[in-house]
Amino acid sequence: MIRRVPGALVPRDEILQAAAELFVNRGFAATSTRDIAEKVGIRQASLYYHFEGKSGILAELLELSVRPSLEKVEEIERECPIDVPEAALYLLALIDVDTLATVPHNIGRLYRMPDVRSSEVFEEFQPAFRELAAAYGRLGAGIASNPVAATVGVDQLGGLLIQVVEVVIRIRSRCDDVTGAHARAIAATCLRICGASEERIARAAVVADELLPTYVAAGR
Amino acid sequence: MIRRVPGALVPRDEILQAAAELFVNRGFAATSTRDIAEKVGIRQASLYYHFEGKSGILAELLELSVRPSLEKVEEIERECPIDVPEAALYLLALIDVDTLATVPHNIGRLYRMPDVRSSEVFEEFQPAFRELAAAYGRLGAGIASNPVAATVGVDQLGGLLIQVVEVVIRIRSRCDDVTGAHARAIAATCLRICGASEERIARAAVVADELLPTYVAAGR
DNA sequence: ATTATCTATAGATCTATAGATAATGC
DNA sequence: ATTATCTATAGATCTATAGATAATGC
Repeated sequence: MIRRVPGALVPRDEILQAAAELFVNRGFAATSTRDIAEKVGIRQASLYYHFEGKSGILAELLELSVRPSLEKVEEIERECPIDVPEAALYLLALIDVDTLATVPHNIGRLYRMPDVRSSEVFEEFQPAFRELAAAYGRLGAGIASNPVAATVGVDQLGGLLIQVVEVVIRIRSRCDDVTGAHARAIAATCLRICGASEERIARAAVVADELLPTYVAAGR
Repeated sequence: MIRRVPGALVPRDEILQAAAELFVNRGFAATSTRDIAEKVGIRQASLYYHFEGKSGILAELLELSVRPSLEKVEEIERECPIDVPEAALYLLALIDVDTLATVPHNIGRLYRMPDVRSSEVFEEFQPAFRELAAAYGRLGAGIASNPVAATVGVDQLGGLLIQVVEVVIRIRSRCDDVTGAHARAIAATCLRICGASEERIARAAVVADELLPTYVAAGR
């Protein structure tokens, strides 16, 4: 077995990195397995030792962009102090922003791409995406003010909140670094959309900021 | 020559429509010339009688999504009353929103797609896009308040304003109809970004609304 | 003669599999 | 024996061109 330079990636991860960059910058359908292999510095056929093919690589990348957030949702809903329900949504937003901000090559962009959306692989992930959206809807509905609850349904609210969180994808696309300030602004926006008062938002921010390290540290 | 049903499209336009839908919904690279031909109901090779190939079709679609706005910019800059400079930007935004809202199958989405952006055809259109962005920058800078002018450059302002106008693409993607209210909200947002007072915005809206029919009627 | 289609196909990919090779670890 | 690569290639597209065909307009 070849001894690896400490910072270097295992081949499997090198392939994921290369594919992520090509898929995001040139498109999934426009990227051939040969392109990926060339970037990694191996032969096209060698990819098939590590993955089931192009779709297999895409599947892994999609997984990478939702699994972390999804895993933590349950945890958050269980552990968040019941007297500050806003904190749960705020926290979920922070964590999700962190996931999308640190995931390699902004792969959150993948699920806006039509060639990805119409692939078979994507369908496998629909349930995961829906579950995440549902969690946002649930948490949002739990704190929604009367006027908000009266005008927007749980599903719609979930979709809206996820959209806001995904603004981080656009921020990254513009080559900006995603800062803690960005993350908090997005989280606060989520609460405002639910009709939370500025007072409650401030309280949620304090509670969530305290809890955040537990989740984010575990995730890196 | 076959007599055409009055509402029917000439074959060339049928191809454009079919390609637009496929490119936008499945992606450019993921759509084959055979897919397009099948949708139209002709043989794959017959496309080449009307177009220079897949890239030729893409070129035409890109053209369709910028030419109308671009043609009118000059006109606007020339004819807009000099005592209400805000009206020019407001009007350009209204017209551009209208173009993007009425163009077939939301083809404005094309230039967010990485496979399109990295195609050779796209490079041909970069100058046109830049020119439009420059016009936004020019008009915006012309009315920018001091704090705005001090913090954001002409180019950046142009980019920002175009981004806001392109929100209409997302609105259409969500299957919403684009209303006049949408258009005016977007145009007003553009002026606010430049630091215009609400009073001036209201004035610009009146002037621009009056001028609009001249431009839009000509374009349909 | 012109216009608009068609069939047939060359040539270039592109994905995925089969089987060889070489290095490591036991 | 296992792991990770390689070469070679089958089979499936996919784009684009050549040349045939048929209908219309003069």
